[in-house]
Amino acid sequence: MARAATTTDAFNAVAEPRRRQILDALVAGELPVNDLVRLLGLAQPQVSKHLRVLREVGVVDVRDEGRRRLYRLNGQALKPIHDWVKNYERSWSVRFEQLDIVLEELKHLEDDDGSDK
Amino acid sequence: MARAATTTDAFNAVAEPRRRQILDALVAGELPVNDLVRLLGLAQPQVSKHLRVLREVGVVDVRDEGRRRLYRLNGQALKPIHDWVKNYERSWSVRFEQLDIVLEELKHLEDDDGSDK
DNA sequence: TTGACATATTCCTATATCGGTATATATTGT
DNA sequence: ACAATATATACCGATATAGGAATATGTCAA
Repeated sequence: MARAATTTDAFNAVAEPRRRQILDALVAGELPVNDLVRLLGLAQPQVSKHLRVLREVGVVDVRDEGRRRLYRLNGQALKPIHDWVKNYERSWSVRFEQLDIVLEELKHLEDDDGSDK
Repeated sequence: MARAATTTDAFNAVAEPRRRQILDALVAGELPVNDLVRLLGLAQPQVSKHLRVLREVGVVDVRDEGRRRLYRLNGQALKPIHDWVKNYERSWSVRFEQLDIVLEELKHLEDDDGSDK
């Protein structure tokens, strides 16, 4: 078996830095392909291919407007990533560190108070 | 050029679901390889190989203890993922939706109040 | 030393990728 | 109908993968 297809997941789709760049560019609003080509400095076919991957995992939507195709962000598709990585926030967030301290204190209080009378 | 190596990034390393499972298992605390083998139901060599990838991107650390090797989570290495995906939270979070509403209201107030004079 | 146990590495194969280039499709204006 | 513009697709090549199986390395205990 080879590596999972990039179109399997938002996780896989977003592992490619160019595709993250595309999403970052679309945060401001919808854009036609050519604008993305200029913004990223890539060849047009590569941009179209990246957009296809992003479309297949549902992280962007398209809308036809004449001969242009306007791509729009659909951030919802990134929620699974956020939900997963959120559980590790404890490792770096000051907020969570302090929560841990409080929990530790509560634990000590429990220990001191012999629960069995 | 082929796809970027899995060891390029935390993004790439974590695109593989088994590796996310491994990290999830390590949240509770450090574990030897064999425990992970049992927890994931994978063959031992595959687990060792996944662990190597995770080690190379710095998301786990190892410690030798006799003939066993204890793997420990290093969630800090996941912060870049969190930081990136955080910017899209607006798309699904109620908190941000309400923030948007407030900002919208402020904008209307500005418009009504002829700023000139 | 020998054997059991724990883990890492090597070799194999099939597959999906990314970039580049060329070409196809569709729309607009003249 | 034709040229120009915008976008998508097809084809090619090199490469890194994931799983499987076999094997190597390292440690403990008797």
